Amino acid sequence: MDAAVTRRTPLEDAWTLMGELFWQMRPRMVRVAGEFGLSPPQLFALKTLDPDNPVPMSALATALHCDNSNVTGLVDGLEAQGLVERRPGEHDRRVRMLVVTERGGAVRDRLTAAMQEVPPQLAALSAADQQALRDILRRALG
Amino acid sequence: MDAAVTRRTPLEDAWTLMGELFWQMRPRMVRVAGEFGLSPPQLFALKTLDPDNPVPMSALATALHCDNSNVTGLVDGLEAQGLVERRPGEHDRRVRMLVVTERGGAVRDRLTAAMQEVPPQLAALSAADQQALRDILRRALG
DNA sequence: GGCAAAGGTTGAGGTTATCAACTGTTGCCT
DNA sequence: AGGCAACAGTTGATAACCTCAACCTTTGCC
Repeated sequence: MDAAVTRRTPLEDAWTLMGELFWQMRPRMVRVAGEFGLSPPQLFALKTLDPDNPVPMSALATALHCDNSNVTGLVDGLEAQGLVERRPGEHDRRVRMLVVTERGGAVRDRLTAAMQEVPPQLAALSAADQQALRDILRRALG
Repeated sequence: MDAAVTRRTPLEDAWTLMGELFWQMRPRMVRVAGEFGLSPPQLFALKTLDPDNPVPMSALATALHCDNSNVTGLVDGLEAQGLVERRPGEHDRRVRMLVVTERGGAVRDRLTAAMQEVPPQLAALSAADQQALRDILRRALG
């Protein structure tokens, strides 16, 4: 039984713990999406879009790490709910710029706030730990 | 433009950063699963199972936060590849215990190792930060 | 003008997920 | 003992996501 236990570095431990934390939060994400009448992928799509910066659909596709044809359906859903608009590109008539509507922006704000809500385990940390955690992650992700 | 910027606590910042980190790692998960001939859900299912502790299918369902009928298909796939076996329960003939085969255990080990691989941004942290990160997360998740 | 390449859409095919309905089994309860 | 509600798992219907290949339009280059 010893063979299965490989020595783990502190960082591997940390990474695994973060994985567990996200796994526990997964159902909450699904619930939040449902509360806004969105599927999880639609939620991520809307969250990724920037109301102040319309982008072509292909940009959303790369941001979501998925195929162009996939965002077509995703945007169809968002557009059907009046959260996003397809606007023809100005210089290039091939592209369709994704514009977040006013209502879409409002939903996106509430959405972002809901997703930002911290899991209780982290909230139980001391103030010093909370700050240290942020500082370390900032150093890592810039 | 001020209205959209809500003040964020250090912890919310940290949580958001962790989210970005996981988002960036998502494609890697998909790739890893593919390398083992598994779909992501199958990967998580196999990873969740304990070779030393057979559990009924319903236990896997609750662990995966999904419906019983869903794991039926997942286990079908794993069983077709000889990674998992359905064994009749001893005391209760309704239940089917999920037993990880020898080959399944081997795959699971390699799988776990691959998923444990740390994202480069975290690996770039100082040794002190790495250890502090683990300590804080341990305090949070016990 | 011709043509390769890019942006999006469509359609086919495969997978995941849920729900409702169903079978078989168990255990309680009178 | 018999009856019956509850549980474990499967099946079927349905919907959504995702990818790939094929296609149309537009673009930019030669």
